[in-house]
Amino acid sequence: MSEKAITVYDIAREAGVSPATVSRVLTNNARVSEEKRVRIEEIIKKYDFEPNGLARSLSKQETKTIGMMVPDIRNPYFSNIFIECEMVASQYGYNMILCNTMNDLSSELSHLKNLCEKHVDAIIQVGGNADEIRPDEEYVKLINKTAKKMPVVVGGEFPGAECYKVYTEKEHGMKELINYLLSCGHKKVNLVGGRNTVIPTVRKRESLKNCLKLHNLELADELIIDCKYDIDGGYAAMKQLLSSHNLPEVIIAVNDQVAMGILKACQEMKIKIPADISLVAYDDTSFSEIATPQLTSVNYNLKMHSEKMMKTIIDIISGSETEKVKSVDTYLTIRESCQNILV
Amino acid sequence: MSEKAITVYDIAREAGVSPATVSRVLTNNARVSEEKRVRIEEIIKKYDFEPNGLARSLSKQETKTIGMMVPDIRNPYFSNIFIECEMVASQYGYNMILCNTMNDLSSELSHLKNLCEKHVDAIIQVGGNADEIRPDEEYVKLINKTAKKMPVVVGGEFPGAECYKVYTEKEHGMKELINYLLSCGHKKVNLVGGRNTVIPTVRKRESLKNCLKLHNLELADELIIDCKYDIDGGYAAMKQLLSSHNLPEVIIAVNDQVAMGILKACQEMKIKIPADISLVAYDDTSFSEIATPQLTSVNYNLKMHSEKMMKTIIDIISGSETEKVKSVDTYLTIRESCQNILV
DNA sequence: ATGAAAGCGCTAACAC
DNA sequence: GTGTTAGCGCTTTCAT
Repeated sequence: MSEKAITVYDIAREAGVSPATVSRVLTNNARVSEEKRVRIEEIIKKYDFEPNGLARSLSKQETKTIGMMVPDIRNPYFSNIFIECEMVASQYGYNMILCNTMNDLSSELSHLKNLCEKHVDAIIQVGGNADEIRPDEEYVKLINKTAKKMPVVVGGEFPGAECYKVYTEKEHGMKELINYLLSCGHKKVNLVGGRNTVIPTVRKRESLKNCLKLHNLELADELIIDCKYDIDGGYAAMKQLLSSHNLPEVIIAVNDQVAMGILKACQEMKIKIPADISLVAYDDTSFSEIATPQLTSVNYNLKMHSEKMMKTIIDIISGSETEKVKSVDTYLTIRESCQNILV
Repeated sequence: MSEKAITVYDIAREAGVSPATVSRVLTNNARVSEEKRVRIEEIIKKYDFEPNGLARSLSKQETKTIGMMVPDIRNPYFSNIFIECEMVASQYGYNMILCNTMNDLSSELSHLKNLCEKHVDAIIQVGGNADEIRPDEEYVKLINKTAKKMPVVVGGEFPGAECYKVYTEKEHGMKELINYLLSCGHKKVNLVGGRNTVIPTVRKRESLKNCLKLHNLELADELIIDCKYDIDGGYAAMKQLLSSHNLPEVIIAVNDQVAMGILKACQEMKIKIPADISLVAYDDTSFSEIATPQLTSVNYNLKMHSEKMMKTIIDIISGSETEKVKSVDTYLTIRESCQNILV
């Protein structure tokens, strides 16, 4: 594809200095006489020389690359996190390798091994096994082994993983949500979506029960409905809900996608949101704004979540102390999908 | 962070062979006696040894990494392309470095330089300067310099770039679209969105004029409206359109986002799609299905587009001949956003 | 089949 | 300040 690339040796020869001196002006971390520095810089410019990053990485034992694993970057939740992380990364001179596991365990395993072999400077994982109540044992072992070699930070509770964690605290947002719903005159709530093997879902369910209890309200188990985390899941769940029960009063969807599915089902059934049913979502991704009506949604504070994860990495790499476990609060974004039935 | 990593030398010593032999079983491309192979493999397993990919890359002059540059991965158009590319990449043992340029030229430049220094095995760029009628000169120079060192494939026409190109042929989809609209009884079309400096937009405009001409129809220039490529852009353009003209008959939106904005504006103005106005979009991303009504949209065939880009790279790397320029056809996906006014 | 040795291209410790 | 030299950890001729 190309002629021989030019190296520090070539530059050194032409400048009449040693490769070490060239390296010194390249890394800029040792004094070089003004005269030689200028001479070397000119030759570098002349040939448009760029040092081989691979060789540098091998020598310095750092790649300036961070690996990130997510289930599916098409999900706005993950692409938002990625963007925020990448921004911080760029700031510190890092690139991101992005791996999509598509919720496939073997893919998760192989990507992790791969990032390891590539000697990325750190690994971030969001979703997948990091959110499982009972993560795959082999995977946990691999994470722990990896975490001994490099900074690993996960965006979830990840039971059993001995690495840095930044998880989302659901309590605050849920409290805001319940207060808001009560202030709108609602008392009966359905929680739609997810399954009991996924931590964020479990936390939402627990947290909802707790918050209701504070107001002496109960959440009957049959008001909690499992479904897949996507639009189809929400659609199917809602169809079922509409056929077998009398009309729900308020529905909390486990994420924006499920809410979109619920919305779709309602439209088909000529049910008006929020006039007939109030709807609240979780995630507050771009979907919340796109939807009609715009969704009231619990915001995950992804910017802060991402920044905390990246900050953790930067801290570890720079040798600063940093807490093993951090959390990020959620909060409520009120839009149009709930009705005040008191007025 | 960790104790000294184990190397081929350690394995070699313990197995009583030379590092070369260990390397031979690692790369599996030379015969090694069954006896030693087994012995070496056992020791590798015992220590869970994994060769340092950096060292391997430096030696073999290949990183098994592909760099991808897009404006913003949160845009489903790009995340879909990324996913499809990554799938092919994984199949061939490649990872992807993802760079978001956020439509910022200096970021585009620095990311490109960076990928170069990291010695990725190939670079894919979609959007950004690759879609500009008049790309930045410095950037074109850098692309051309880069293309001499490694395979560079862009997903656009990219004037001046001397690299591999896979662009989208707008003609076919537009023909299908016009035929469909005519069959629905429509003759007057507005084209909303984009600007004349962006190639795909220009091609759509040209192509629309051409297709109409085939049916002896004209597209008056005032029926073409510029606007930003996002939801806000579509929203603003539609508000303007609704205030200054009489009601449009059919609107073609330059992409799904703009269509979403148009939809939003219509809802606010109590204008029914498709009853009052028919709407067609471009991109056919997940937005098209999410929207209410679901959007009839011209599909870009992103899977094929991505596969052609990846195939180009694989071909070049494996030394096969491959065409410098390829194209992908578009086609129409009919959903609910157009009304047949003949019935 | 296998080992010795020379790279790959850079950085950093050491000596002057 | 600057050059010498020894890595970083793997692959790959070239002998044998």
